[in-house]
Amino acid sequence: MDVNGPAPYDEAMVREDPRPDPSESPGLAFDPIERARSQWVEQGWDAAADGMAAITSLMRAHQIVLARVESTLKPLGVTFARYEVLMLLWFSKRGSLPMKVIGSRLQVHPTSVTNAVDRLEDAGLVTRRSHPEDRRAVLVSLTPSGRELAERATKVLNAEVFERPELSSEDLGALVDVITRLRRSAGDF
Amino acid sequence: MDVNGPAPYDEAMVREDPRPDPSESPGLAFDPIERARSQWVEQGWDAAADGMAAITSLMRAHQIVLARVESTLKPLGVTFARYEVLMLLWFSKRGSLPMKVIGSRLQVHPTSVTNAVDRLEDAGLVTRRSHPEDRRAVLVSLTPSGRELAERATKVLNAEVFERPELSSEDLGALVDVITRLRRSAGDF
DNA sequence: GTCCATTAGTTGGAAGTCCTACTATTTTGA
DNA sequence: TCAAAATAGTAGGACTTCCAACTAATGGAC
Repeated sequence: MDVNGPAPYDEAMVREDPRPDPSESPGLAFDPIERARSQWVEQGWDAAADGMAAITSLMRAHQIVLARVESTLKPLGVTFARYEVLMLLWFSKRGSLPMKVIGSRLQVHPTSVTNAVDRLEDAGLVTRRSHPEDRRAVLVSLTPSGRELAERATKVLNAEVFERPELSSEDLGALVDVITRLRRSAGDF
Repeated sequence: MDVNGPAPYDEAMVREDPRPDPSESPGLAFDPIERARSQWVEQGWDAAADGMAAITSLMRAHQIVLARVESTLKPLGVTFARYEVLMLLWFSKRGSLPMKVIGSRLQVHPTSVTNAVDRLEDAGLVTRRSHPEDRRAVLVSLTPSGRELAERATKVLNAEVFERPELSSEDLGALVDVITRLRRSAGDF
């Protein structure tokens, strides 16, 4: 990850796209998603075209949004992955959680939690200690500095990203609703 | 990447979520997105709550969908990143494209293209040669084996993922529409 | 007609994700 | 009771993405 804002190759594409490769079939749309969908239909893969377009859209939306988030957090020295861990701890009023719970809540692999906590610990934002009731487990706790950073990062993220979603309120709601159904189908909760 | 299907920690979460940490405020929803949204509102971050929920939803949807795609492609020995390169070449009827164009179309960093093409070349699926009209540029061409794999991978992906989107046709369309507006706001095309 | 800015691509490094395999505990059950 | 199974976390490896810095070639400006 560690994606960063509108990169130079963005401009390159803008300059290039208006004149697509002449080897392509004619009449294709400029929008890359619409182009891909047309190509799918041209190949007779009609039944898959909508699914392909939706998934491709999702991938691209993720890329765009993650880049915005990461570039906003960058000056604070955290990535989104680590920010999520900080916020999980921040909301657990006890200020600490076992690794396992962090992984479960964020739905990431245990080794991803180890990785994130390693870096947070190196930065002095969290501490590890053995769980008093289960010596297999490791309790991760927010340090004062971690708590302070979590708050500062949230303030910035709210102001610069979450409150400027580039979408209407209706679209925002629709997006959450559709994805809620998707997540439910996938057994997300 | 190289995410793989429903992993063991998924079950762990399911077993755990019904009994959330008692330190949490009461009345929180089980759905992690809804939970996060409530927490945002409780903190008085109302103006950011919808944007946060939408972005968090997007991240999770991406994770779910990418995992499905990757686990489907895994038996074929390609990742989604490399599959995208193969299909780009497959659709360019000349069967070859400069690295630059690949990066522009996929909206990824030049080094990501280098990386993907390196691995495709090692696997004998593409070849590199110097562009005849610009010796700075590198033309990437599909080999017969690469073409064959692209077709096989598409068949599998269509059948196992794109034609089974876990969403109604209306939801699929709504998702694409909303994301199209998001991409347009972000200057994607 | 040179010289310099731009462009294409690669290399090396950081960070994230996952997986497999391993250790250390806890729990189960014969 | 005590051995086997399950669980929590970590180490190492594969892969992706990005960035910064570098080389090589093109093309404009003077």
